[in-house]
Amino acid sequence: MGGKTLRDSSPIVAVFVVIFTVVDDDLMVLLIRRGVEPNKGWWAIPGGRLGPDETLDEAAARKLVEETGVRDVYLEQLYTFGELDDPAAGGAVAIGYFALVDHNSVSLPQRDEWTTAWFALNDLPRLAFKNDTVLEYALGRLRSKMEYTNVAYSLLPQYFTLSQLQRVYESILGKRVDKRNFRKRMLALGIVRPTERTIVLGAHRPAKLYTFSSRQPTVI
Amino acid sequence: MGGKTLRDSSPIVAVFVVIFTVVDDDLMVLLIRRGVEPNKGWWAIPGGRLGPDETLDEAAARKLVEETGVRDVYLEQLYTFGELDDPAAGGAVAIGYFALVDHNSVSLPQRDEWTTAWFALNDLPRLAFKNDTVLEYALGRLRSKMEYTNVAYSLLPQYFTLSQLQRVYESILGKRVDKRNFRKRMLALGIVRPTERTIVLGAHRPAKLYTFSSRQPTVI
DNA sequence: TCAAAAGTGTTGTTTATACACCCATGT
DNA sequence: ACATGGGTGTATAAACAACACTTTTGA
Repeated sequence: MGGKTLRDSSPIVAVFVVIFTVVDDDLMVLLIRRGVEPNKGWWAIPGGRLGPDETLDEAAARKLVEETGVRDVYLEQLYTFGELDDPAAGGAVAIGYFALVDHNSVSLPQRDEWTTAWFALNDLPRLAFKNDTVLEYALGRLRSKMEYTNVAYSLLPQYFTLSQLQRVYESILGKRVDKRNFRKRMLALGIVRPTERTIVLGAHRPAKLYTFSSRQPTVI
Repeated sequence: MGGKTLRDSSPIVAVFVVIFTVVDDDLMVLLIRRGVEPNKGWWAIPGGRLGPDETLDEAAARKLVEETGVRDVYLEQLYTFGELDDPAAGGAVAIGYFALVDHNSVSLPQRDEWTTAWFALNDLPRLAFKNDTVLEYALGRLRSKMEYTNVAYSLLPQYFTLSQLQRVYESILGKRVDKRNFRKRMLALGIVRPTERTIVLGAHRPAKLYTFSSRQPTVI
């Protein structure tokens, strides 16, 4: 944390946010189609320059709001990459975050040139720069967080069924889990709590609605 | 990862390295006594500017060599802090790493003004900036890594006794562990492997020497 | 012979896994 | 009445936690 002489070769500092959601049975990520060179027309993780009077967390939260309209969701610093932005920028440093959102509460911005869209992680378009690496990394982090925290709260509305919750876990972990063991565990660990409400979703028995015991990130 | 227009207000980018070791029964960290204002005379985590043609990992490894002479040890990116360097620097971004070294292989540099020294984590001097926060964070990360990886290899020489290994764990976790369960687990998980050698350390029964099955970071 | 660290097994508890059938609804 | 997702319990295996005495050495 030593020197403080300001030289003219300071690298550009960017902040980007990997925004995840789960729709039906698919883990999705929000991407932006680049409207300018380099890599024009390819898709990239949303991000931008760090503002002059912003903390990193503020910049990430701002980016998230700009792209989804959503605030107060799970948002965590992921990793800082030193070499993946366009080399033309001359040594950029990019601080990556990842966010978990309930897609129902998202409204995508309407713009020309820079369109945004959700993509399933197992059906990605051509990605700019080294964004595939970043997504891999983010997915790994998300998967392990699911195992020992309650961050799933940030992917679901206030009330949900245990089947919906299970689908969220299965989509992220990329594997099926046993229904009885899953429900037992969620309840035994106190992650969720039943409510009095029920919901009828199809020609089926009504499902009990649950809610998260805490909507703060918590280690189990 | 958007814009690329280079403005004159690019923040300073620094890289610092929290260097841990274990000596006897104490977890220690390497600190540098600041020779200049601000916070002159206080102690700080070693770090410096990111070089123009360096990756972040390279900068961290370079810092580590400069301060300890050691290379090829466990070195991992920790977190990126946006607000903790001196405010005079006008918006610095500091990418933190942490390293685990065997203190026997370290040679501290001889300098005037900027002296370096090891400090036990439970007996720290007055720290510059928000370095207490950073050490807290690094300690938390280290503790959890000890539980599910073999990174302890980087704190010990090639051959060591199980008691020495146990003391490393206890110093870091800050609690005593059961000797029989500890040995059982280390062997059952294949983290260490016995050798033919023994060592006599005092007026005691000779201890068998062990070695790590792998000296690459491995998740158990 | 004594002090001090090295070394070694068993038992109970908790946690995770495997697995199959009945229930309530709308069509 | 039937197709569909909702809902529930038990038995086994694996991981973890608690616990005490014998061995070997140098002084």
